[in-house]
Amino acid sequence: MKLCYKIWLDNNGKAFGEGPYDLLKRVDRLGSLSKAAREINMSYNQAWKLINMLEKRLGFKLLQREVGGSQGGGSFLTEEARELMDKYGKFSRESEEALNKLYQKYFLNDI
Amino acid sequence: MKLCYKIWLDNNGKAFGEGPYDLLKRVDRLGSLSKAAREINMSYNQAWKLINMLEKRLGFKLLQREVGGSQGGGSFLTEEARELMDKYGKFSRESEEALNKLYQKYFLNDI
DNA sequence: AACCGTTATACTTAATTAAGTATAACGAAA
DNA sequence: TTTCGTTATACTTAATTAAGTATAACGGTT
Repeated sequence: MKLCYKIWLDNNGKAFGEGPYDLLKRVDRLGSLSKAAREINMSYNQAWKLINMLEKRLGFKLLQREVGGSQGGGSFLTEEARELMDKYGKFSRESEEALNKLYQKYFLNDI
Repeated sequence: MKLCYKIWLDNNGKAFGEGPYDLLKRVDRLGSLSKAAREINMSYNQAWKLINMLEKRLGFKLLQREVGGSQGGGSFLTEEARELMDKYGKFSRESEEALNKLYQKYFLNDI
């Protein structure tokens, strides 16, 4: 038996969560949404749709896009994306700690 | 923007969570799975499949069933179901508190 | 001008999950 | 023995979600 959970921010649908957080981390490192998607075996199409949906729900841009050029272009985090990720990262980490602590408290002896 | 989350126990698939907890609470009050299901606009079929799945994954019975008789029969919580629900209820309540506190800490000023 | 790896977007298909339908056994009570 | 409201279970259908396919614009570099 194990504990499972999903936590997300919602605004007329999922607006941010662990998946997007991870994806954007990779975009930041790689400078490209398509590279980031590829790294986790997600199609670019899927990643693009995800980011677009989130931006609509959040009401601000997560990525600054550049199209064309010798490297084809790229995507980079906006300042607002960084702020959100910073908050969400801390929130997520502390949430995990809290839930695991409670799980141990109540389900220590296997059920 | 609001916080959303789902928390569940897993053992080769979802083995217990908020939905089953609520359903079993009603079974306890009504003495019938079909009545409990009806109360939350869930088909009996659906409720039955749910409970059966949970029992398989948990490895013990949640309901003691009685078939036939003037009232048709009924379902009643097993002792193990009561113990699990007691633990889960407290765990769930404290988890909610903890998560809401963390959400306020990080996302107080609307994003 | 041709190439290349991006972003952008519509459209289709598959997979998974949820919901519904249909039957039947049970057993006390009338 | 008929009725009634349960539990039990297989089978089908619908709905939702996820995944895939196809096409095009962009703009440095060669």
